[in-house]
Amino acid sequence: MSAPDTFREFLRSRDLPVTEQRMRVATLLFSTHKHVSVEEILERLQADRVEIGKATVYRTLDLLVDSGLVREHDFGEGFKRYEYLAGPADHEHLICESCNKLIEFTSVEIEDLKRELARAHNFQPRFHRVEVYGLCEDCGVGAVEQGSPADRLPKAAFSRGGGRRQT
Amino acid sequence: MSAPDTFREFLRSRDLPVTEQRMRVATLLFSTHKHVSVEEILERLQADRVEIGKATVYRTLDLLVDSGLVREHDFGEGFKRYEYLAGPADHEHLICESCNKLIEFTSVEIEDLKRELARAHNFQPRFHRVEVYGLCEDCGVGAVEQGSPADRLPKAAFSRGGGRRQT
DNA sequence: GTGGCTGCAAATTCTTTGCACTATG
DNA sequence: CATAGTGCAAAGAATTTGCAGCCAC
Repeated sequence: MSAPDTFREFLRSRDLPVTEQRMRVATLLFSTHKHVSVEEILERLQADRVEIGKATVYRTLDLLVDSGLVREHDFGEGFKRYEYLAGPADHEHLICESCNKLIEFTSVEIEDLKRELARAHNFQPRFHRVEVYGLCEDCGVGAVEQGSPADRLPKAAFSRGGGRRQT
Repeated sequence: MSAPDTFREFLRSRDLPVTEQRMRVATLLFSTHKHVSVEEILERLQADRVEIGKATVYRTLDLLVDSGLVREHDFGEGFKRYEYLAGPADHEHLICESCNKLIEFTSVEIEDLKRELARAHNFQPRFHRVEVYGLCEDCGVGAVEQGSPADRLPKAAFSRGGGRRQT
């Protein structure tokens, strides 16, 4: 079943109306695997001449997260980002604390772990979030040897988290 | 080395003064493995007659997170919680979407995974966060058979995230 | 037709910032 | 003693809420 259909079915299962705005936010997310912010969703939809308000975007995102089709993330920017999850065994994130680059990876271990948890704690997993923070290959200590050191950050053992709130 | 000492060393490595307030916030966190909010930190310190302002708590928490001794969490309450991390291979969280219970677990798989990532992506992990959302044994579908069903939530296939903001 | 949704703007809440004063090294 | 930290209160920002009109069912 396609993602929009799954969302429609979710809404029906809750006796909630399938509205134009809800489907617009949903299909926008389903059409990309990027991590989009509320502001970006609003801009893109309004660029497409869709009449929609910020409150509706927030309200729809709550529903999408509840449906399990979308995952919420806080990458420390001061606002949340949302991303479409194609399946339960989707990707995870590596976040570089120096340049804020995002690397995605998949891991079978995580699914094994969830099975194991279900058994050991009698827990029914619905979705998860795995985030690893550290230094990417361009910013790590090994990087200096193969590039010009000057264009990089100090890469101290304790590097400042970078990019926290744009003010 | 004790946690307070590690924090002192961290401050010195950055040429930052070791102040009374900073050490108070730090030792409060080090003395418990609970997930505390800024408000709670403030209340507990002020109950102990410590003169400290909210801004200083926020500023100190940033330092503690940077030092790697403390981890920040967003459990969807509308504010952040902070927790002391005794070692790099610390615990992870299961979060029940129905009753908001928090279950902690440890996993060797996670450490294996981090090693594997370091190799595959040339990434230097510093800390991580693993959160699994779902239904705990008291709220899951199997629970009905062994307890009085009336005191529990509807446990629909799609349960509402519960406890999002207290307003 | 009706109950729930929508958009707008105001309200709320967490977090950050500016500044005069104080304390650390 | 100089530099950086602190507390307070005000500012800043993301998210939520109230309500009149509108739309899915």
